[in-house]
Amino acid sequence: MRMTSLLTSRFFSASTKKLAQKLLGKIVCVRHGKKVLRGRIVETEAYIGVKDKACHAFGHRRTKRTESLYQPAGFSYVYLIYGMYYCFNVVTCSKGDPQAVLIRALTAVDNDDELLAQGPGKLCRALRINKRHDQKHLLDPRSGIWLEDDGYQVSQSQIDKGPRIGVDYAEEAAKWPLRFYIKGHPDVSRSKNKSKPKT
DNA sequence: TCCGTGATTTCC
DNA sequence: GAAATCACGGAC
Repeated sequence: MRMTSLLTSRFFSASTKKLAQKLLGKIVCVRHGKKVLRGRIVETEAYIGVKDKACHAFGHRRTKRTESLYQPAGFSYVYLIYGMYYCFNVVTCSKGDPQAVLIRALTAVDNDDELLAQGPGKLCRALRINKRHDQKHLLDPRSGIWLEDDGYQVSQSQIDKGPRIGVDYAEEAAKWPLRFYIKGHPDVSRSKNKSKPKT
């Protein structure tokens, strides 16, 4: 029997960029009645706040949607994109500093699990995450959505990084290497974990 | 590669 | 009000 624990507020006392890496290997849990859906994080992106053009809270933009980003570390931020897909983020930093880590891909925790969760939209579909999981405490299972650590270790040498996906509009910020993933993992989205071969 | 799809935000 | 925008994914 594996020993699992919840993440603590102590875990979050690090930069968003650091947390994007620390979250790799951790487990996202969502309760649906008696069932709990789980997935292990294998790909993340950091959104580093008011100076990050790719971040929804760039320039202190504060709307009904981005309100969750202004919560303290450990809150969730779930929003709808392209009219069809939900994206799940973990808020970082202190209250009022709008930074977050986007969870981009999950893999099955148990070998016999079938989990289709490569990409932020698919991931939310797989765990049935939606708007009602927005602005929840991820450190408390009573929220219905939380994070766990089962001791699975991801070493620094297993982590690769690159530019974030789908943020071309963000000018210079689009090139920042704020996307982190487990090197060569089959469930990293769009097989962008392989460097593009030249012809 | 191209485009569906609709909430959110921004532009008058 | 109306128009533009968009942290995507799947069909070609």
